[in-house]
Amino acid sequence: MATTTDKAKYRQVKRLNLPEIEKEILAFWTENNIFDKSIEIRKGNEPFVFYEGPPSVNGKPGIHHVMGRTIKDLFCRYHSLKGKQVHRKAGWDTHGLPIELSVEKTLGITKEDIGKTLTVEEYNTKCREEALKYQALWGKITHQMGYWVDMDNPYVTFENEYIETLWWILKQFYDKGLLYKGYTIQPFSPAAGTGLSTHELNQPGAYQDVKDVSATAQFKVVRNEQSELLYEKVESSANVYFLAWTTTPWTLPSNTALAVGKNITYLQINTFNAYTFEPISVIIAKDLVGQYFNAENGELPLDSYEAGSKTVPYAIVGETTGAALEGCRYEQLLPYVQPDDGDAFKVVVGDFVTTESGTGIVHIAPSFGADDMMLAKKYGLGSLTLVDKQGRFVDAVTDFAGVPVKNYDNVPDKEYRAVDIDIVVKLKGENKLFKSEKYMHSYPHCWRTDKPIIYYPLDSWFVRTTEHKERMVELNKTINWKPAATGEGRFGNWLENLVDWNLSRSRFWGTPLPIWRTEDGSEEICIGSIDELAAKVDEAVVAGLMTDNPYYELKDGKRVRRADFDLHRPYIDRIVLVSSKGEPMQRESDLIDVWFDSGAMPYAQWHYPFENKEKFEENYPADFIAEGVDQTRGWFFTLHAIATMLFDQVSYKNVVSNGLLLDKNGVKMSKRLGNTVDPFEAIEKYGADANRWYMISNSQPWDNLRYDIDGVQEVQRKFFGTLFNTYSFFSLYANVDNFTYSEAEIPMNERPEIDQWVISMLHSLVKEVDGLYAEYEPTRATRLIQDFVTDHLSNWYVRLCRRRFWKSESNSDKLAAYQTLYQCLETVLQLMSPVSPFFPDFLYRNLNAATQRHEAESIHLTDFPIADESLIDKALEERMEMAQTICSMVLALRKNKDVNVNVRKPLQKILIPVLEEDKKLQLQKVEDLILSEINVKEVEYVSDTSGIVTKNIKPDFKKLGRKLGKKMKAVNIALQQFTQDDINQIETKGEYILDIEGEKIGINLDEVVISSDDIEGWLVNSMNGLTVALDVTITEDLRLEGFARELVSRLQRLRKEMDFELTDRIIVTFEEHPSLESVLEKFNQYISNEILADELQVAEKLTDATAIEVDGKTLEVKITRNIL
RNA sequence: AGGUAAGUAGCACAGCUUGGUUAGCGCAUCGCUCUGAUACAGCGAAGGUCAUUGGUUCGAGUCCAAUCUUACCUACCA
Repeated sequence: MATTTDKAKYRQVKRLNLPEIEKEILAFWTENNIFDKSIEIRKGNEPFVFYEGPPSVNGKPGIHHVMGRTIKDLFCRYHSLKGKQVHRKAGWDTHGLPIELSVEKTLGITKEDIGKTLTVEEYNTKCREEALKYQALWGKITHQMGYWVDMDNPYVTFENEYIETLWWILKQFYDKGLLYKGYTIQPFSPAAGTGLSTHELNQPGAYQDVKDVSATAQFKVVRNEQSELLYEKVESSANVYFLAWTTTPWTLPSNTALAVGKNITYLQINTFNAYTFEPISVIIAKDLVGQYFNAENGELPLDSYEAGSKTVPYAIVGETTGAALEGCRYEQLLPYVQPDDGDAFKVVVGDFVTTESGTGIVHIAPSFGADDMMLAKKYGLGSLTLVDKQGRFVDAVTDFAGVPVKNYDNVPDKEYRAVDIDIVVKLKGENKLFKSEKYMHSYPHCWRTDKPIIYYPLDSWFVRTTEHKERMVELNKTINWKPAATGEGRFGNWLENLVDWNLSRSRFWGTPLPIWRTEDGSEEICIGSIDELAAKVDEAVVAGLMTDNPYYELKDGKRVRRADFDLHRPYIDRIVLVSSKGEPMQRESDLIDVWFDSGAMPYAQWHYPFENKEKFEENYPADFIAEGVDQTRGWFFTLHAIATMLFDQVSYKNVVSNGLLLDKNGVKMSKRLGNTVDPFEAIEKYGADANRWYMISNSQPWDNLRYDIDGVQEVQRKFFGTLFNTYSFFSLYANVDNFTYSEAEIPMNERPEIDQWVISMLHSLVKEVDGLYAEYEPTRATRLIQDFVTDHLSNWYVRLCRRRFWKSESNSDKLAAYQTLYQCLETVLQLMSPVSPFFPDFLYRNLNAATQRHEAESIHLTDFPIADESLIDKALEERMEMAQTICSMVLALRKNKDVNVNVRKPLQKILIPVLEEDKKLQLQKVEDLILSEINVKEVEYVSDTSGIVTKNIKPDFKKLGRKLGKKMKAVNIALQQFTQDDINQIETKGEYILDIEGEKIGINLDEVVISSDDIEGWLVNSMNGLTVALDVTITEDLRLEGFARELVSRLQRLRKEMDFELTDRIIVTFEEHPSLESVLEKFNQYISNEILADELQVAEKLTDATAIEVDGKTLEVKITRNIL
């Protein structure tokens, strides 16, 4: 692709092909170990610690991974340029359910088959393969996208060393009493005898519509001080009851509490029980009264009731809130057994209580509902588990002992009588049932047995995170979250409501829980290292519980530790240890949550504390981590929790939580919808650089990004294309002029104004970009860089300075132009290199090859530019902005349909009204630039006294509004009616007294904004507080000059068409034409200079001539190369 | 259901912290122009009830409240 001529110092490339360039740069990086060098050269410097959140590589990488990794990469590269040493250790997450599921899918088996049709060993082997299935593909995308991370020495979560660190941490927790065995309420299938995962519940068909008997039970309020108010409203014979509704009456014997909504309004209603006809008084949510009572019956007097009548009168006698009911006691509904693990039979407040259905009072059975359990923990409520694992009532429930709570005995549907019905009948008889009816609802079923599941308390191991909750909240406040809202809100709020971390997972492929127990649970041991385990096994061998120790082997007659053991199941389950009493201890069969694996990576990646103690200490805590916002409660939490509990400190100081990548319509990408984007294709098409730049510049990392490949193309065309053109322009002329930056630096104050301006802009840019990267605000940084490159550098500086480069004589002005442009290019490349690392390195290397200004062979080995404040001149930047505005306006005026004079035609004059002397001085400094850009001969500044300017006055709302308040409107109207005289008056006197409805109000000059909107008889334009008028009269002189310029333009085009070299001298011969005479006479020198002609001849008649059209006239012309 | 964020032109975004009267930029569309830097640029046109409703205020895209929609996380319902 490269077309390099022998003489050229700067490499020139005809067309921009980013993917090609990236391949070349990748090869260069690999051959020269640039990544390694970028770390080596910072040796001994302050480290910048980065943790790589391990991706699971059992799936193919997607385009969103490119997004996440670009964010990680760019800050690491930035800090590396800033002189820090930035190690980046890759890691792979290799445990967990997704891997097990894909193995099951590949082998066509289910969890049930493990250990039956397939040995656990085979299964284990399969998982090990599956876990790293796409590792190579991940390596490839990492490489191609330019993500620098050390993949030669990654941490892998299934390795023994990694697991050993996890065990060490668990043991620390165990010793601190942070690990305990409890239970959680989980979906459980009594028919299959197993717990189900959420994933299994989400299987299609799991939820089925079934008809169950629902009951609204009466819970009798205990009469005491708190409830006295309720009892005052009823007759002595009646009792007060809470009404609670349930679709699972079988849980009623296990009831231990009732929950109300704090802000829900409840009514007390006197009425009669429809089954026993006894007078009762019930409590129910106001919004639900209509569900239970017919409004008409509320009109009836209570004493009109006849026992057995369908018409039950009622009367509302009181109103209260849930908050007031909290703490009320009630009598146990079905007193078979009393709980012994806490308080019971009282009213508590639950946030989940609504008035959508039921009674607004929820029956709580902690053993059979997750919400119930949480509430029980919160209030220290006792619990009752009166159903066994077969789904049958225990013997203590005398009436129903042994009866299954659902149809687990395979009774034909028609004959099946649910125990719920019997419970309802019993309640009816005891005046404890208010209402019962059949209820259709969606209920989860076991996908294997098709039987209803129940929620049931199952053994689990927990980490007592709640004990360190306050500290976690506190430490979290020291972490810099991007965006802040995620840290304070999403994460912070969640920490506030933290519950203990359920570590247990009943699966096969994961880190085994290193706890062994005797059968009766009287003794248990937590193992913290492989050494410890091996030693314990020796004891077990001695005790005769194990035949040999699998962690040792005999080598050359010596007993040595084996290297090839595996800490996973099933091998670990074969280890039996011995208790102090000589009893066998079996391992608790659970695995631990995979999030514990990744949350422990700061320690486990170094096999701490068994190895690398120093390395760990140098690399802890992290300065920076980044992952998707969906990891907030995943990795971000586990890192934080483990660090707080282990070392009482944070494990990361800055965290960027990035948003998701959606397709261009804002829909989440999924294989099912077929709207995924293949990252390899995207990179192949437009390059990693364009993709990376697009992702970072298009939206803030934490906002969701709608990925649109057309947007990538736009970035490539607009930003990279412009930068490429700028470089091409520079290299083209620098090669011609042999500019290699070998001359002495021209002092800034000796360079032209425009050079000083662009350098000032450059240093302002460096300052801002540096700050933004440091604050983890990459999007704003990239937008600034892009604006600088396209608007300021290319479309202003280079465009205005073109002639300085291509004029033939060499002088300090030309040199200044080269040096200035070179500095801009070089600096901008450095600024953008963290985000898009390839193309800047390519250009940097091309530039540096010619100038050898830097020793660094890659831009990634250079130091980040430092902003030189002394070169920043805000006044200069401002006046250049004014110049740009004026040019814009004049170009628009030239375009005016009444005039339509193109820029090549010179015009005589522009008029700029300026009221302040200061502004005039500013404008005068950029006058030449303006005039040459818009091709106008002179500028005249007019002050207010000229009398040709029409002025406009407007209040400065910010100032006057504060001062006047309500009178603002009237003053505004008055100002609108100001005459030119009034405006002149306020301008000369500095103030004006208004008369608003008889009130005198003084207005100062600085409280109004006066603008010049019109100039009589001129073409006028206004923008940004500037006004410009254009004189469009074309004199003969102007016409001639315009003609000359048109002529030059046509001849230049001709040169190009004839493929002349830039430096070729030519001879031009015209055929005689009346319009040529005066032009050639007057502008001979000018034309010759412009087109590098040694001679302009006129001949009577030309053959082989080319016809060109200039200002509507056809001229015959011939160009020949002048070979001297 | 709860938590968190977002909603501004056909599309993608800025402006909101600190309220100020003509709401910007880019792309796309249409018209014109320039170019010895031909994957570039310039000028113009068209395109907006700033999600909706209400409030505070002399003045609201910006502050407050409610509602609707979207996304993520958590939970799963008597």
